[in-house]
Amino acid sequence: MSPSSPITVPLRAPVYHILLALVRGDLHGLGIAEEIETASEGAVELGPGTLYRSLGEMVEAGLIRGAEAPHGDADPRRKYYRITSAGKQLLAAETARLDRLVATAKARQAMPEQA
Amino acid sequence: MSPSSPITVPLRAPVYHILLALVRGDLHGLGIAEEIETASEGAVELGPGTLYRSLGEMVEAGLIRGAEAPHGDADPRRKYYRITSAGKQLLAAETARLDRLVATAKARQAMPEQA
DNA sequence: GTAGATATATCCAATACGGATAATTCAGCC
DNA sequence: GGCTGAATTATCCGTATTGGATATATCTAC
Repeated sequence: MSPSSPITVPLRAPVYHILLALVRGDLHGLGIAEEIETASEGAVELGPGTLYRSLGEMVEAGLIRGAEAPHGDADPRRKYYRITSAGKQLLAAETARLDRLVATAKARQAMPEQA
Repeated sequence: MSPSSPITVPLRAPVYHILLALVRGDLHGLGIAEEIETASEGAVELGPGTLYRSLGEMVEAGLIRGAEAPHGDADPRRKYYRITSAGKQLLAAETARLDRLVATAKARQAMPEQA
């Protein structure tokens, strides 16, 4: 195991979105990219370079792992991925960080001005 | 005006944090960097390169503008910045995007599993 | 006035990203 | 059965973005 380059909070956007896509269930590479673009209403796009590079790094870091294809999918080209417990932990940590950030932003924007 | 390179949602992290720091009130360059590091509990750091480059781009884009030094500060080295209404709008838009993202993340993490 | 800290600014190397391209396999069609 | 185009993974490369090193000037403390 022993990840060569540890992935830590704050997560880079592609890593966070990939984890978020996989928490719903196993997906293959392009399926992940589609899910991200759909869920973000087109705001977040993932080029193939970033996609497959990120997937490799995340496997290496133990955040995700390869998984068997779901029943009914016989296309051997597709490589499915599953989030690990370490990945879930990291996802939760980053979500908590973003949650605090958004809470701060809302509070500050609510205040008209504070010198 | 006419910004040479428009800054749009999703905002890059440094730009978002600078806007968030300035919404409380005017600050000078290093004061912004300190405020960001303090508010994020050390999670977000801003090197001088990114700091001054971002400030220049944001002035160019009309998100912030130079401001007079606050009463009691006579150090002419310090250049203060103030958020503009365009900056506030963009901050609100990005905050809304992050808010939706966090809401999605929370909802998915709450579900034990959904094939 | 000297020394060290503060502040802005620029430059450069390292990192991250997205698009182009390649190779393989699938599905549809003639 | 072979052909064509789409789908899928993967790698490569140019560009964008970041952070650190450095330079310059000015402040504060002694």
